[in-house]
Amino acid sequence: MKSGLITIKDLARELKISASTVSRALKDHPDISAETKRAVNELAKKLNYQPNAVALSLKQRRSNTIGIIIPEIVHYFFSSVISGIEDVAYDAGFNVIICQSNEKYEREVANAKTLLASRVDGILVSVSKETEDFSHFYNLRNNNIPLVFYDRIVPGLEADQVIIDDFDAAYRATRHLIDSGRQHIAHFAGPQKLLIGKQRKDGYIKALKEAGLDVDEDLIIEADSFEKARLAIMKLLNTGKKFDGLFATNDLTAIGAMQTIQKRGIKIPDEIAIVGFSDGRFSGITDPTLTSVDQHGYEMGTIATEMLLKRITSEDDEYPFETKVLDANLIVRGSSL
Amino acid sequence: MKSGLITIKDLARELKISASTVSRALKDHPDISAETKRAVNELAKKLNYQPNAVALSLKQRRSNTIGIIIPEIVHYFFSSVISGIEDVAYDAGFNVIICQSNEKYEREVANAKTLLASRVDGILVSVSKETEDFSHFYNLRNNNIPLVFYDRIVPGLEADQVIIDDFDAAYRATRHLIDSGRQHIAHFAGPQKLLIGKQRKDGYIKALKEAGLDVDEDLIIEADSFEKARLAIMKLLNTGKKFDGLFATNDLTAIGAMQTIQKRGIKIPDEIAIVGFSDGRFSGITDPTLTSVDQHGYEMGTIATEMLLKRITSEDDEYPFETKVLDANLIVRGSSL
DNA sequence: ATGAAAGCGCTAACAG
DNA sequence: CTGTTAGCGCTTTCAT
Repeated sequence: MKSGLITIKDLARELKISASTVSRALKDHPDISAETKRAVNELAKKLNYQPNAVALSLKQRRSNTIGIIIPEIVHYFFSSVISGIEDVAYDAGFNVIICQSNEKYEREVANAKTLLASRVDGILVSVSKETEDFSHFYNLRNNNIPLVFYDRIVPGLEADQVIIDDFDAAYRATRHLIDSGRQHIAHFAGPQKLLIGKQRKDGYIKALKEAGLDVDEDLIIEADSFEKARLAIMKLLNTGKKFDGLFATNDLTAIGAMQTIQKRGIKIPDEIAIVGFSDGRFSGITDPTLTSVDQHGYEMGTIATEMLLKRITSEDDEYPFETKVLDANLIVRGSSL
Repeated sequence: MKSGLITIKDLARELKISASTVSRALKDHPDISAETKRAVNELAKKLNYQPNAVALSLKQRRSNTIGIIIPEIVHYFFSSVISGIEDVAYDAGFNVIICQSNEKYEREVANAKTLLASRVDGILVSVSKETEDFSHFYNLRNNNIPLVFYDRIVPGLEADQVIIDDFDAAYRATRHLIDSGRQHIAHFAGPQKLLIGKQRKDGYIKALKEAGLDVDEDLIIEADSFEKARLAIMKLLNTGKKFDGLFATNDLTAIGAMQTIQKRGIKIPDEIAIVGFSDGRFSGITDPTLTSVDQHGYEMGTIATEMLLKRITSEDDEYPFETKVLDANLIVRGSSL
């Protein structure tokens, strides 16, 4: 037997009244007599009646559900975003359907289709790395599904979006090293074809120039993983080139460099200060603890969801798109004191 | 205007045929002529028709959606579980609605209610730390919602469940230290009122006893966080008590101990070997890398989902409940070589 | 080979 | 104050 769940009809039959009366009584409609309300609510409680959200969705053409398209849940940043989304959605009485693209274009297209079929009221999207054709997003928009992009946006697609100011964060991180007296600051950069890689490097360069420091190409090295950092720092140290600071494009890179530096007997932060860019919960458990940029994933999730809910519940369909840029602020820890 | 999405009726009107014919054509029913099928499919594609899953759910009394109740998404273990769930569900054509309890009883009860209202076809549950009253789960069961518990189960409630053999994992971890020649092995334990804390300690004790080693109460210390570990290990070292191995109830504890030990100039693993219990992605980035138990979150998610889908799709309602116990195997790294 | 009608559970005019 | 009716989008007998 499928789902022996109680329906409004069951209550109606039992009480020998009509389904509509039951419906009204349940939502405390002013027309209904106190006596009837009491009886209905009592029986509903007794039989543990649960309204059928599916029927409601069909009726109202409104599912009170939002969809999320997310590259990979297991990354700390993304799971924090989800957490933020969940909390806001929950408070507003919305459900959340999560679809992972696993960074695959095909899967992302399927996700969009699924969410459309589920008639979600709106979708939060962070675009997969692989995606170059964006027609599935245009398709959603053509179907009047409100869309908010977070973190990874679609270039050229006007939409609500919330992103982090990577450029400014990198600028401030580098600036922090300069302010604390470092003059020769290296940068371990991400791939320059990726926006975040480029922006972080540009922020670094801006800070140097502004302070009147040379931009030394020998100190800018493309390395964006734990392993690559170990090799790169080794090579750099072997050149004999002097440097007293390092800004790494992410925490794992910073940590890989830090360990290797320490193995050489070089003191951190005394001889070399290090700053990372947060992508996990690593910064607190290194020795020394790692100064790093906080990406505010949770906050990004809450803000994106608020924007989406506003879009969903707004009467006026056509107010202009918003772009929110979050500050990613620097958390100073032991590695740069 | 809400949702200008194309319906079957729209197609029918356009083609001057009935909705039922369209419906049948779309699912390639043998009764329908090739010509009609072609016309219908062509128009459907042209207008970008997407079947309304909500209407389907109502009709079939089957939502093709499963619910997840999870304590906190941001923990690496739980996000890996979700990832496993998502992948299996996706392949089977099921959607996933995620509800976080945030370790709160009240919220967990609300989650159960929400999922019931959404008419999910089944629910995967990991119980919140706070929960002591389990009636909301009995309620789900009374409503014939298939339930599978993963990782954190309800004592005494017979149900499908998949858990990790913490006892055996701890036994093997300790055994590994013994096999590599350590004779005086300390244990940093979790709270003994929590099942996992107790099981891990018991496994440790079993290994010692089996090897004919003394169980030295002075070497068993309740400490289950990074900070507590630092304090506890300091104290332990100060007593002058000799030990050459440490099994910690989780990775952060192991890492806190490791750092403090190293600061004293004691070599790891030469003088003291360390084994942790995985709860993050930390083990690869410490120096030395940390030997740890892998909890297989992803696998737990896939298995739990398979069990649930089997329950949902099974004709025969009443086959006995299953309990799957996953091996949590030891990954040997630098800290115990 | 196709259509008409009923119904999944609920709500909201409209009618008394 | 309550009941009747229609309809949300779809499937599925039952006719034809």
